[in-house]
Amino acid sequence: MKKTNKIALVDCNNFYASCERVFNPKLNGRPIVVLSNNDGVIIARSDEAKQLGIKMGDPYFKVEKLIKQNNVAVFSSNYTLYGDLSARVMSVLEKFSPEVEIYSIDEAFLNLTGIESSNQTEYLRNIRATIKKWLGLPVSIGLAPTKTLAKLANRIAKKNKEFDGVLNLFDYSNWDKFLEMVEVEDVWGVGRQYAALLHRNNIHTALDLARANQKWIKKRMTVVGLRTVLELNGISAIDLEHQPPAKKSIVSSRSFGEYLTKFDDVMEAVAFFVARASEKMRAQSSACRIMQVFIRTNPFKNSPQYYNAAEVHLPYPMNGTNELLPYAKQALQKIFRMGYYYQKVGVLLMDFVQTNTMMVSLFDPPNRINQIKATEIMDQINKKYGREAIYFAAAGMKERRRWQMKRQLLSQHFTTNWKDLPEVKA
DNA sequence: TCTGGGGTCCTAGGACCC
DNA sequence: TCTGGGGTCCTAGGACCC
Repeated sequence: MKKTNKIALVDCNNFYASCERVFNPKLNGRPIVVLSNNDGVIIARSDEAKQLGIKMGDPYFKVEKLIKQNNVAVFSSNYTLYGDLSARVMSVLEKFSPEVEIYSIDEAFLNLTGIESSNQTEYLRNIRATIKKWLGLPVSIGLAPTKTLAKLANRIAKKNKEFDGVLNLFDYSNWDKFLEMVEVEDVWGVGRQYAALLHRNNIHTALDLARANQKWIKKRMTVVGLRTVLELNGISAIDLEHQPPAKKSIVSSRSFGEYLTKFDDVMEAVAFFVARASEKMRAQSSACRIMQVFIRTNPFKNSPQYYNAAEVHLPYPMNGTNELLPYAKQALQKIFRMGYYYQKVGVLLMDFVQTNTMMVSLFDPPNRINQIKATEIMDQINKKYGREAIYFAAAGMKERRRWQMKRQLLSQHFTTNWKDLPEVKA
């Protein structure tokens, strides 16, 4: 007989806000918010900040008054810090299960099917206590036979104090009351559009969705929606991904700290994004056959609007920053128009091949091997000494990038600090 | 003044082939 | 001029996730 799967979802509560608090105990009890890049909108809130009515996605300037009145601690997002703490959380989780799917920076699915434990719920509480003790981060945990139900259980555990952060569905014989507690738009896999469709058709809770007509669901929400319904009924339709598959596309893009109007300034940013995206691509041993460059004005601004993208089909798969740069410039030349206030550009790399299967082409430039070696060395140095210990001059001098985003409220880099290192330019 | 960044999957429809 | 089945590949668009 096939064993019932036992899938846990572990989720860090208010992750970015909690990270800021870990190294600054004075913030205990004080409301905290974390801002998006460019200090634009709120992307994370502590419980206290939520209680003040500050919403996810609120523009900072709109809630600034409320923030000042209530002595809210405000931080620019510090992804170096969050990434580092995330890695530590994940390595703790790996002690509790041989099969961990890192689902996002603050969430992981654990396969606990084979774990021997007389009291499964105690096991979950132990996971929670360990992360709290070792890292100072609060987490919630849901355990269920499918990923979608584990998400749902996790949500209930987080929202309802009486569960103390842990809900094991297997402790209950009838789950209807739990499914009824969750609005359909809060089910994993149901977004804004589908939620509206479902409400129009009298499907309001997770329980309604679980009992919905499956033919109708498939017709209106494709097989993806059908999988959600199956999973709500305890039938596994979304597998745990043990080995994260290599990315099929990699994008690097950012809004500027100030609007740009000149080609050279924009090109500097493009060069930076080519460097960032290709570095990620090399880290997964890929090379791309297609590169896209896109550019746009600020759609919220009442000024002439422009959006365009250019795709370059490369003559052979590439992954070196230096070999991609000329093509990026060509692409930008195709779409750049004078007379606009540009707010954002980006670089998208796609159509990958694995570098170990890359063919050496007769048409490769003769010095290509040397270039590849130089790139490898650069990546190694940057990995060791921190991002941009070495970088291409085309991306502009670090200290005077006009496009660099604003991060005026950045916390210190508690876990990594490279600022005393000498700078080398490539 | 001020509105994030980085991804995936699925489907429909068109081009093209036999 | 109208009319077929069946297959593949590609792209754009729409939905979703954190």
